Amino acid sequence: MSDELPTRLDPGAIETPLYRRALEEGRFHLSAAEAREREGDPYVIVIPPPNVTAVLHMGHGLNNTVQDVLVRWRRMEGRGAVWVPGTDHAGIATQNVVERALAAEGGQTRFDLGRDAFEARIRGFVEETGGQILEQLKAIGASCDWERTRFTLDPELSRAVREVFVRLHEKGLIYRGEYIINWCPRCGTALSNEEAEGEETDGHLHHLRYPLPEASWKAAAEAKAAGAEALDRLEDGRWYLTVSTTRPETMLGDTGIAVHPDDERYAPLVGAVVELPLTDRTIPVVADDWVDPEFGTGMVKVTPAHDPNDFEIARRNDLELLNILTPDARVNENAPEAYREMDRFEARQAVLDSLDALGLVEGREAHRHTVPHCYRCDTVVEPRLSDQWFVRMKPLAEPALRAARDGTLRFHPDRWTKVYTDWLENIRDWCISRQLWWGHRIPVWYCRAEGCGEVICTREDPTTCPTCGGTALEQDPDVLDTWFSSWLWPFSVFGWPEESDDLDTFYPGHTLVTAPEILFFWVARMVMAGYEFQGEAPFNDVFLHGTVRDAQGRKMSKSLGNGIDPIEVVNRFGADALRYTVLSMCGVGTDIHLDHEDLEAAFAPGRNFANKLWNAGRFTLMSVGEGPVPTVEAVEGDLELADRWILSRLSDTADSMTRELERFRLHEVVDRAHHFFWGDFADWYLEMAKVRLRGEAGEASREAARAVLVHVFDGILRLLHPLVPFVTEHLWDRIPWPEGQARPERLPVAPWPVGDPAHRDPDAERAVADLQELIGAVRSLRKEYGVGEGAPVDLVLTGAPDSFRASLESGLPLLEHLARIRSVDFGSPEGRGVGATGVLRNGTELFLPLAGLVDLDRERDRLRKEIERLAGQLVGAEKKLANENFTGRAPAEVVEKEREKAARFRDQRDKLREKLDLLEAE
RNA sequence: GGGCGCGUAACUCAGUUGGUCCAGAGUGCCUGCUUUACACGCAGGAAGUCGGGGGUUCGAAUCCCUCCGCGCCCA
Repeated sequence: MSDELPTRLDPGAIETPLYRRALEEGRFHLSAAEAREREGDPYVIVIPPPNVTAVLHMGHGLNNTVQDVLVRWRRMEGRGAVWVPGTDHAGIATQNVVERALAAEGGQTRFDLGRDAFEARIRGFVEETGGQILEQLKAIGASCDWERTRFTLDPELSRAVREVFVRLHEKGLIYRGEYIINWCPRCGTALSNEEAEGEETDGHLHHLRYPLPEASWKAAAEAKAAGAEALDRLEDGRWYLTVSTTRPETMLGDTGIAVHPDDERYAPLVGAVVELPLTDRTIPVVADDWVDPEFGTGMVKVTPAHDPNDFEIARRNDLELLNILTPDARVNENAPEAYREMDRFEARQAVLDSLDALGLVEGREAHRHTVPHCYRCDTVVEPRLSDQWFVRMKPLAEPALRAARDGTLRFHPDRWTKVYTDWLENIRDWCISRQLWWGHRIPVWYCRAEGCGEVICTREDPTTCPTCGGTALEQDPDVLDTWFSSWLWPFSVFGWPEESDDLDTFYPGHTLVTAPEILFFWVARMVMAGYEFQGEAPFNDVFLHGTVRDAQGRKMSKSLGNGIDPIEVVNRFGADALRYTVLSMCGVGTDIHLDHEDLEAAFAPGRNFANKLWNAGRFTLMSVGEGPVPTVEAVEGDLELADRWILSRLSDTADSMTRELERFRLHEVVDRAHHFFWGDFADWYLEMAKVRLRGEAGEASREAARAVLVHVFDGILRLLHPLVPFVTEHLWDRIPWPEGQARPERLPVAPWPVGDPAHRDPDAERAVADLQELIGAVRSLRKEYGVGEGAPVDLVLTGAPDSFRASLESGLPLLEHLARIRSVDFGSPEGRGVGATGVLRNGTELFLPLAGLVDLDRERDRLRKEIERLAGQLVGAEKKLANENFTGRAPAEVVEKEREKAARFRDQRDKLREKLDLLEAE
């Protein structure tokens, strides 16, 4: 049977057919009815829907591997596990891609095409490339319920969006108004606060002089006398005041100057007017609490249409709002002609030049500040006064906050809880309208009938105005923020607002797996929507994993060219290798570093592991052979030390892996699996079983080994299946099954192992540890003295505890196999000539007669070092024990352990010293 | 300006409520080995002042303070 398995795992040959078979058999799909039949709650994960335009990158690789591990594990636990896949229409990003394509083709813009044609064009593009990433997810083994694949622009999901908009509008939680919003001049749309990313930038703080008209001179003189340093006189005698700004071009839109009301320096000036240079306007000086008297001159220019704070000042003080920029950030007709049509950065320089020529530039200084950039195209965002739609967030945030505080919602790692609650506590209204053509159209119509002006927001498209009966209705041209559909994802995918079986069964879900970057964008908003529309949080656990970076710690990106294509990794090393590698690095809250220049090295851990598993499987299959295999219960009486030990270890591993999975400690899960499979099973159990499997230890021993081997390897495959689904399933299909035991249909639905208390065997674990120590000591001494690999040695053991002696006597062939020990003599080393010596932790003295190989000087030296080491440890332990504070205050068991340690060190040291004394007498 | 995270072996990282998983894993390195599962392997080994300093404690990589160096988030 094993003949068909080559010595090296060829992932390409096994992965695709296995995945196809699972799909054909519908292993990943579950109907609501089926899910309810399962014991316990269903287990639901909704995928963070990737962009339709996206292709798989390592971040997705990590994110979806994690989700798959969780969902496969829960599926094996017998829960009705459903993982809903799908994609997001990604308004700005997708529109950008298609606009760029249009431009490249023939220099056309979307306006040349017109709205309908442009939208059709995007649909075509999305149909072609959209969902490509979902296909790629199959390559890494994602066990999504593909029959439930959703797209945020699907009719059902669009209906959910519309229902939500109308409901919130009816509730007064959605409103329209003119506010300062973040405007991307390149994308030509408003952005939410979250979409404008601050970037630290080296800029300048320019100090500008605004002259005062003569009528204000008296006030200026008074202010100067009161200590106002920002006031002075120009060469021609005019008074001026100084204001500072990082964006000089905005002065064209200034409509006031503000000082703090309690700032006595400027009190005389409040109410005075100032000449705004380059324009023929005068602007007033007002007093406002917002101004920080300590910052700069304590006097600020107010540009209400281009700065959020200035906007508020203007509202409080009745200042004019003057917008001086076009949507693409050029100076508009509200500014003096000389600057019109100029780009904002050109205008910045032009304004500075003009002011300088007038002697109105006092100077500038280097200034590091945060400049907002568009998260999609990185263009500098312009704060802009604009009419937009907003969601009133405060009421929605309340239950979402409560959920985190009362533990309904748990973050892993926990520190994100605070980030989440801080954001919600300081929540600001959400600007949801976007001046795009790709997305959910705002369901609002304006009646254009003379004198009516009705605003209609309804579930069904209106044809006539309910107020005036007119038909001149015009729909709001804007679309909604993409996140306005994503925040409904946990229930819109199940058909909300329709009250369906699916919704009943699968909402709320359980775990959300994502990166911290979208904690605000998406996670927090989903929680809010969950409470608002379903009355419950959409999930309880939020697992936030790190970011995938390159070897230098840089984020992987297309522009840097430092990305890794997961498909290439799968093709070269297999999905299992990819999965294992990223999981093994998935420490709590740590980023993952992968060297894009050396994929071979980067994915070696996973490839090596999968291959090791493969070969352990080959060996197991080969050794067990074709004959019927008994159950472990059937060979109970013939179990040997090694069997009891590995069964005990399996039990322990199953429980600890489950524990770590529950805590989302994935690297620990991998670590336990690795330690057990490679360290215990492959390195020791298989080696210990070889002699028996060959039949050299008798038939009963062989049968016991076969039974245990099959049982344990089955357990290993189950435990490892969520991590490396392909190689495990391929092998599992081939392992023989114990007689009379029902075989699960398939590995993905085989029950998850639970530790068997009856298999726990501390005595066996201790005994094997002793054995391993003995073998290690012998191997080490052999190496030390250059005993050839194949050369047999004799071993003399003195003072072995009875139980240890018993296990050795029954395991002689084992010692022969593992350390080439030809014979064991439980006598005394006396008269055996020259040899190497050692003492085990359990006090057993070992002696290897190695006449001709052992150099006595070297042996003495070695013993001295060893004695020194033990003596050092002994001193440490004795010091502790001599300390009354320690013996008095430390827990009794800790003190007892210390006593045992000291006794052991003393015993080992004394025995070695004796040996050394003998040698020194030679 | 506020908040958070990280500095442990050459590299990437583990170290759960302070006391044998106080020093670990993988990779890399050194020495052997075609031991009929695996050289993507086996065996043996070298390698760390747990960022610096101070403190709490009988006892600190683990708790507190401080300094240094990185990174992130929010204003």
